[in-house]
Amino acid sequence: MEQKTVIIDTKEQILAIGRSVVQSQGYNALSFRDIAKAVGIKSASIHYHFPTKGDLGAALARRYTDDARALLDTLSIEPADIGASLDTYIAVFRAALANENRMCLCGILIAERDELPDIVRAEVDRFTDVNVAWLQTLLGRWTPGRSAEDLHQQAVAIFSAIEGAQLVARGRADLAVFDATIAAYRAAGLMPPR
Amino acid sequence: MEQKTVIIDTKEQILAIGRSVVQSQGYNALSFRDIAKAVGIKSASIHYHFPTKGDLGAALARRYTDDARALLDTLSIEPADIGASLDTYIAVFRAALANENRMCLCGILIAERDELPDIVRAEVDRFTDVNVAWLQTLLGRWTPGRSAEDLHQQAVAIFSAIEGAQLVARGRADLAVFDATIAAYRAAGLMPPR
DNA sequence: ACCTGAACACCGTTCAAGT
DNA sequence: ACCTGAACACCGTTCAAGT
Repeated sequence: MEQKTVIIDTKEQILAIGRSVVQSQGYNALSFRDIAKAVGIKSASIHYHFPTKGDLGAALARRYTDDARALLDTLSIEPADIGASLDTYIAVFRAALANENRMCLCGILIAERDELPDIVRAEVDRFTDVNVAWLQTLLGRWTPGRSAEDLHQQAVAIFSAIEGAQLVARGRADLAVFDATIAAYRAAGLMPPR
Repeated sequence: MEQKTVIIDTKEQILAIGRSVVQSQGYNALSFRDIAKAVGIKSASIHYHFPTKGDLGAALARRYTDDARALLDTLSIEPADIGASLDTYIAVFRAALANENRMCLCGILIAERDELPDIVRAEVDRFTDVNVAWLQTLLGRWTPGRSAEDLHQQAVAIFSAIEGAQLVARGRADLAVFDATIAAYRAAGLMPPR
């Protein structure tokens, strides 16, 4: 039998560990020394791959946004599929909580906004843009004939509501709170039904 | 004319500066050395008033929640006043953003949850409890006859949605985003109209 | 009762040096 | 190309010492 050996290079290891740390503890908790220990190199070596902590933070947000966009691209926005697509979308936020009560990487970074280097902030903004744009497209198919501005505002509202649901449910460390809140949003008509 | 001299004791100064720092930069950015510089004492002296950073964080969250509760107590929950009271409630979250793009102290602390000492976490939980309880009472008056659980879930949903609106608007550093999102929540019927 | 100076183990960052 | 050791100025914390 063939033995498969997965070799992950150092830079990818740093990104993987960094993502996990930020999603559970935030940007400030990201420690070059801790990452170095986990990877098995010295903290000074991290700077070879990411010159500053800001560079690492920006790389994490960029990768996170790119992954999100790749997922969104796989979701159908045909009217008949909108309920299911939105379900999948919400399931991503739910999965973060299910994974040791983690948060959306960019949601937690928004909270830390004032401490972030500009380069990180710019990448975090892009995450919001990508999400809102996708939701806006979805809403346009769901209820055609509305103005772009109208659709945009509802898209921002849905994104905000989901981020808030994740934040508060995380505070409770209770997935049921997230589920009940999403159900309440749907019952109110804030977002398309399943 | 009489000269009024306001003397604020050291402990109160520490709390005032600490609140401001946490609301704009979070718990991690709270630095004993920076506070000491602002107050005009040495960092070791802060430990006399608050033995650990956790004690200071918990005191900040406790004070913040107490202030919130005091405000909520002044708001009428009579059916005729519900729109206005909710307006005032939302205005508090808006005011934080208007104040140099600050956040709800407990909202930002929830995001940092995993880094918080237990003593801080407990106080943050209390803030959510106080807010949800008030909203639940309000909803009970607005639409009588619903089950407590039903009311509770909608109260959590409204609190989550408002926290999320504040978080995302902060990310955009744009009060108009907050206002439009709240308007969208109201239009959807998630919360009572003005 | 309140404050200080000095020490401790942490942090990101820099840089000359190694292979 | 990738890593290291040592130094730097930061951090919260402790504690003996001051008034």
